[in-house]
Amino acid sequence: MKEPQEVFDAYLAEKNLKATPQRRLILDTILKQKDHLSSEELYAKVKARDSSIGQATVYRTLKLLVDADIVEPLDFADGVTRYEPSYGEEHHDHLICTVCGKNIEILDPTIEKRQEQIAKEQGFKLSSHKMYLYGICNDCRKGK
Amino acid sequence: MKEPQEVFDAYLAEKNLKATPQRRLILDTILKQKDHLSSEELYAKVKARDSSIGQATVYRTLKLLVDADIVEPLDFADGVTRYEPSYGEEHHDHLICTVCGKNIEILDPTIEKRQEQIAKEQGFKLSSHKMYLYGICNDCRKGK
DNA sequence: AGTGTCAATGCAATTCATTATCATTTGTGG
DNA sequence: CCACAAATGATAATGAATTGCATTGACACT
Ligand SMILES: [Mn+2]
Ligand SMILES: [Mn+2]
Ligand SMILES: [Zn+2]
Ligand SMILES: [Zn+2]
Repeated sequence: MKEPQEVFDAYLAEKNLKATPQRRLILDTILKQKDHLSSEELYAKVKARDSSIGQATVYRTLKLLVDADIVEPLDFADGVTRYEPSYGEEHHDHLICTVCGKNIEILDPTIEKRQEQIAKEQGFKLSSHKMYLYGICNDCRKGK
Repeated sequence: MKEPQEVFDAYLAEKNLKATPQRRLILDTILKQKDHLSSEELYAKVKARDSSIGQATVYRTLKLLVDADIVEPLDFADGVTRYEPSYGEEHHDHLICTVCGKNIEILDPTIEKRQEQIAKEQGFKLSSHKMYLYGICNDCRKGK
């Protein structure tokens, strides 16, 4: 499998866009990240490595990375869009604790199959889906 | 089953809030609606019936109605929150055409059951979920 | 090295949905 | 009817995300 950076380069080349140090740095930064970062949080990490980079470039690059299928936007219902690397990763959905924010990655083949089936039954060509399960985790439930 | 207006009145009374003509009118307007309206769209309909009502009151009332479990917020990924009456309605999710915006209500017992199960396996008390299937409808696919 | 061409950048300003502020009005229990 | 907390409408403010713009950079051809 190709490295994400290679995939990004190929994507940029194909779109007649340029591979810049900013774009490389932003991708590298998000790849090194375990958590699901917001644009703002990512910007802080990026800035720590190169303080000359602007917030807008982070937004612009994230959009490119999403379009290139290298990262995926997430909606944890906390008011900001979060992102996670998706290239080479298996698709998954999320189970989120609405108290502490903890989130668990889930993947259920039964559900995934039914989603495809439902779309087909309705004459739709399914292109994507979002599924978020919200609840309260064990720790938060029994207190603190 | 109680009427939604009764339920709203009871909710307001219980919270020491007031039943005002604006609130009643806003609820009545959204109940008469087939579509999934945004706050802005609802505001237009409300204003047609009473032009003195302000936009902020619509936002405030929608929040109350959501909290009272009478309407439900939706995310069709078009930049605005949409709402639909949910009191007395069976829960359902949505399949949305990303081209024309058409949406179909879906309910799959298998999926719903698995969601509960997954949460339980992870020690979560499930409180809600969001599931949106995005695709392109038959008309938009062959149409044009 | 010089030049032409565009895309990319950082910054600041802007957009747009949603919230907050506040002076005034209104619903409701007593 | 009264008192008074809550609600309202107008308006300003917020905050994430986008955009305009002057400048910079990368690359190609000379
Ligand atoms: Mn994840
Ligand atoms: Mn619906
Ligand atoms: Zn928790
Ligand atoms: Zn369509």
